[in-house]
Amino acid sequence: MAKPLPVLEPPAVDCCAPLTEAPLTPEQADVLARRLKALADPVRLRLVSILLASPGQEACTCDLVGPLGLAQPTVSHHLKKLAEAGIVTGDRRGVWTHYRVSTEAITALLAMLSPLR
Amino acid sequence: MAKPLPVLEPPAVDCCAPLTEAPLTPEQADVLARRLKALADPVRLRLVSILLASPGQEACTCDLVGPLGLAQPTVSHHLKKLAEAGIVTGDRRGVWTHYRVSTEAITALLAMLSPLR
DNA sequence: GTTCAATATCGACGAACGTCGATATCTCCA
DNA sequence: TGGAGATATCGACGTTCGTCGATATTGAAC
Repeated sequence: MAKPLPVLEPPAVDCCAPLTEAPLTPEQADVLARRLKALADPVRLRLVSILLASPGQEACTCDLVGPLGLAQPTVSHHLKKLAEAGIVTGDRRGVWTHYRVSTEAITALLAMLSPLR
Repeated sequence: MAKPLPVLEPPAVDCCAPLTEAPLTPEQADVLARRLKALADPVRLRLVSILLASPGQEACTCDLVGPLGLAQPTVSHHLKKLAEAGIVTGDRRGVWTHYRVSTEAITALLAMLSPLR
C-alpha cells in the first residue's frame, strides 16, 4: 500500500487550468500519471468493463476470476491497484467483497485529460 | 520499434460499442491499454502539455530538453513512445525535428474512455 | 568532401510491474 | 469450537520500463 492517492475526490491537481497555455508542473504530471497508470493495463480495463456490464454494475472477486482467466491473487492485486487510484470501490458484505466502478473518478480523469485535446 | 500501432486513425477498437453492456475483449483492452500507457508517464504528460503551450503548438527536441531537465536521449526516447502511439507527430525540417500533438489522437482516446463513465 | 550541430539508436543498469503458488485473514454456519 | 469458503497478503520469478553515456546518423554550410 505505497500510494494512497486521495480516494475519489477530484485529485489535488488543478484540473481545469488552461493546460494549453501553461505546462503541467512535475507534481501535477505525477498525480495524473499515477491515475492513468492504474487504468493503462489490459486486465484492469477489462475489470472495469466487466464491472460496468455486470447486473447492478457490481461483482465480487469470485465472479471476476473466471472471465479473466487469471489466478485469484492476481485479480485481487489488480483490484487493489484500481482501488488505490480511486477507480473502483469495494465493500465487504459477508464473505464477499463487492466491487463497483467510481464513475466520479472516471469523470474526473476525463476532465483532467480533455484540456489536452 | 516493436509495436507500430496504427498511426492516429481511431484505433482498431470498436470504440463506441456500449461498453456498459458488453465487456471489452482482451484484444480491445490491449489496444486501449497500449495507448493509455503511452500517456501514463509524468515526463510524457509534461511533454504533451509543453508542446501545447509552445508558440504554434510545436517545438523541436532541443527546446524540450531544458524544461524537462533530462538528458537528450531520454527525451528522444519519450518522443518516440508518444509518436508510436500516434499522440504526437514529428517532421524533420532541416536539422530540427518539430513535434506537435495530434489532437485527433487525444480526442479518439477520450472517446474510447468516455463510455466507462 | 569536411565539419559541426541536432537528433536518433544502442547497450547497460536499477527500479517497477504482472504473475503465480503458498499462506494468512476473515466470515459464516454447524 | 471448529471447519469451510472467499479474499487478501507474501515471496519469488521473469519482463518491461526509465534513465543515461557513448555512438551513429542526418542535414546544412562552408
